[in-house]
Amino acid sequence: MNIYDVSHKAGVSIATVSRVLNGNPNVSPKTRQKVLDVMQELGYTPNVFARGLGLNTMKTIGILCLDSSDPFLANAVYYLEQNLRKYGYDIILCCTGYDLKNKQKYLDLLLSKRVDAVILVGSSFLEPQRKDNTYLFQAAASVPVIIINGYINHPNIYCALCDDAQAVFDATTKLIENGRTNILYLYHSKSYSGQQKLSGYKEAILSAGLKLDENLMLLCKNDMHQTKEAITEAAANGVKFDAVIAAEDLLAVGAIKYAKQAGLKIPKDLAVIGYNNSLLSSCCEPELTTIDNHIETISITAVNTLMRVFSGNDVPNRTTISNDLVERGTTDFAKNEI
Amino acid sequence: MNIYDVSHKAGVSIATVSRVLNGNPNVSPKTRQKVLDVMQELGYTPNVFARGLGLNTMKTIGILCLDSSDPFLANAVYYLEQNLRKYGYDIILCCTGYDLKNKQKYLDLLLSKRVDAVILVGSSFLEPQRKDNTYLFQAAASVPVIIINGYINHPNIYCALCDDAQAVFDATTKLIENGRTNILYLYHSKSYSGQQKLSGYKEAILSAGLKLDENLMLLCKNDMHQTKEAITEAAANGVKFDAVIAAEDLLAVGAIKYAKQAGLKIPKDLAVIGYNNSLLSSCCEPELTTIDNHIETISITAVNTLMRVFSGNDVPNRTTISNDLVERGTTDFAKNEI
DNA sequence: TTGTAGGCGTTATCAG
DNA sequence: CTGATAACGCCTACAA
Repeated sequence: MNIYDVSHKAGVSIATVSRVLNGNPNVSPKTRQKVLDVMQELGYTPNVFARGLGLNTMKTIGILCLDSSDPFLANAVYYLEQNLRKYGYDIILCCTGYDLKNKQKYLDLLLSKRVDAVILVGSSFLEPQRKDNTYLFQAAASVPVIIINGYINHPNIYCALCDDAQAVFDATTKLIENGRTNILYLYHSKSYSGQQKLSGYKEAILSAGLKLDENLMLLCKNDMHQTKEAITEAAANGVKFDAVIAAEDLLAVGAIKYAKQAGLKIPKDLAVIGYNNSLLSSCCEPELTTIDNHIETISITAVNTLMRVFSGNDVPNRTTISNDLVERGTTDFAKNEI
Repeated sequence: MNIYDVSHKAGVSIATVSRVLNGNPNVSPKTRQKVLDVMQELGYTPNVFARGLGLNTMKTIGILCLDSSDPFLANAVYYLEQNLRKYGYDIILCCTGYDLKNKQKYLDLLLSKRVDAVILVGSSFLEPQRKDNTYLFQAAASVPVIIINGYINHPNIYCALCDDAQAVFDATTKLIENGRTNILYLYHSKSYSGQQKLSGYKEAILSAGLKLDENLMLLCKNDMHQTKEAITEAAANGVKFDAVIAAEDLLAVGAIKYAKQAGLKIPKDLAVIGYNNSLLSSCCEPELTTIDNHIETISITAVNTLMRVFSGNDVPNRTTISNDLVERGTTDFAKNEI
C-alpha cells in the first residue's frame, strides 16, 4: 500500500498524489478529490520513513528530563506534549538520571534520531562549570535547544523560566515583614534554579538588615522524612527558627512533619512556605502556602518560542515568567494584614 | 555525511561499511577496524530514516496514556521508558485525555508513525462495551498491543496487571475482621481496574455476611476537596461508617480531611485505606495505609513480555501481579493483632 | 571476504 | 496543471 497503488487506482502519476498529500495548490480540484477518494478507499497512509528520508525531518521533538516520575517534571512533560502535538509534533521522551555522562549520551542519541529540536526539562542540565556544557553547545549547532527553568547564553539555545530568585526574595521578605526573624531555608539541589532560589533568600535577608546565618541554610535530601530528621537535628544543635521556606514542596512537608513532632503550632510557632504548588501542598495539614511557578505557562512559552524559531523569526534568548505566592494554612499573612 | 563518504575514505564498498555497522561477522578484522576508524574520524551517524525505510522499523514504541501528569501514570511511563531503553527502544509519548475519539485518533497516529508496538497505560483504554474496543483490535492486527492494568482477551494483545479485586477484597476483609462494620467505598473511575476494585469490595462485604449498601459506595470526582465535600454530604444524609477504603490515594486524603473537619479521630473513629502507595500517602497526617500495586514490577513485566513477543516466543496473554498492603497510621491493625 | 545493483516510498525538479 | 525521473541513504541478495 503505497503512493503507486494510489496513483494507479486514481489514474494519475505519483507526483500528483504527492502534491495532494502535501497540499500543493497546483492540482485541479477534480483531480484532488479523485485522489483523496482513492486514498480514503484504500486507507492509505504515507510512509513516514520515506518522507523523512526526503525531508530529513520527522516532526519530532526530543524531550530530555532527569526523571519523568517527579511530579513537577511530569507536569512539564505533559504540557509540552499537549502543546507540541497541537503543532503536529511528536515527542520522544528520554529520562537521563543525574549522571552527566548519561545526559550527553542520550542527547547524542536523540540527535542521531534526527529530532527537529531538543527540550531540556529542568535546570539540572546546566552544569555549574561552563565547559561542562559544551555538549549542549554541540547540540545547538545542529538543532534548536530549549531549556526549561534554566538560563545560559548561547546561540540557538533558548530559555523559558520563571524568576525563582525574585519569588523567593518576595516570599522571604513577606515573612520578615510579618515579624519572622529567623528563617530556615531548605534546599536539595544546586542546579541553576536552585542557586537562583538560594540567592533570592540571601538577598532578602540582607536587604532586611538581618545577618546571614549558614546554619539557617540546610541542604537536604529530596525526601520528606529525611528532611524532617535533618531539621530535628539542626534544632537539637541549637539552631533557632520561626519560619521555614523550602525550595520544593516535598521539603516543606518535611518541615510540617517536624513541627508536628516537636509540638509546634503552625503557623503560630512556625510558618512554612513551599515551592511548586504541587498536589502535596493541598494534601498536608495544614495545607501548605507555596510558590506557584506556572509550569504550564512556561511550557507553553517554550513551545511557542520553538515554533517561532522554526519559522525563522528572530527570537529572544530568554523569556522569564513571574510567579505567585499561593497562601494556604501554613502562613498567617492575612491575619497580620487586617 | 553518509555511508558513501565512509566507504570512499576507507577504500571499501558501502556494503562493507553496512556490514560493519550491523555487526555482520563476514568482515576481516583489519577491514572492520579501518572502517570503524573512519566512522569515528568523520563522526558518522547512520541515517535512521533510510534505515527505517529498508527495515520498516525504527525501534520505537508508542506509549498512550490519559494524562502523564497523573502521578501514578507518570510513574508507569517512567519505568516503561527506562526499561525499553535498555533494549534500545525509544518511546513516543502520547497523552489522549478521556475522549474515546481522541484515543482512536492518537492510536492511529502512532501506527502511522510505524511504531513497533503500542503500550496503553491504564485500564481506561478498555471501553465497557466490547464493540468500542475494535480500535484496539485493529491496532493489534498490525503490531503487538500491551495493556497496563487492564485485561481483554484478544490475539496479539497482552496484559500486565495487578490483582486489584483481590487486593481490595483482602483489605476490606481485614477491616471487617478488625471490627469495622460499615465500610465506605470511594471511587472515581469505572474503568476495568475500577470495576475490579469495586467487585473486590462487594465480594468482601458479602463473604463476611454483611449487607451491601448502595449508600456506602460513593462515586467521587478525582479531587480531594470535592471528595471531602461528598463524604460530608453523605454523612449529613445519615450514612454511617467507621472505615473508608478508596480506589485512589487522592480520594483517601479527602476522607482524612473529612475526618479532621468532623472531629473524628483516625484511626480510632475512622480507619482509612488508600490505593497506589503514592507520595500523597506519606504526606498526609496521619500517614495513609495504602495498597501498593507495584507499578514498577508491572512495567518491567510489560516490557519483558513485549521483548518475548518480538523474539517470536509464545507469550501468555495475561500476567498478573499480586499487591501488598502498606500499613501506616490510618489503620490500627497492628494493635488489634497483638 | 568483498563488491555490485536493485529496492524501499517519498519529495522535488524539470519538462511538457 | 501534470508526468517522468532523479535523488534521499541504507540493506541485502547475488555475484565474484
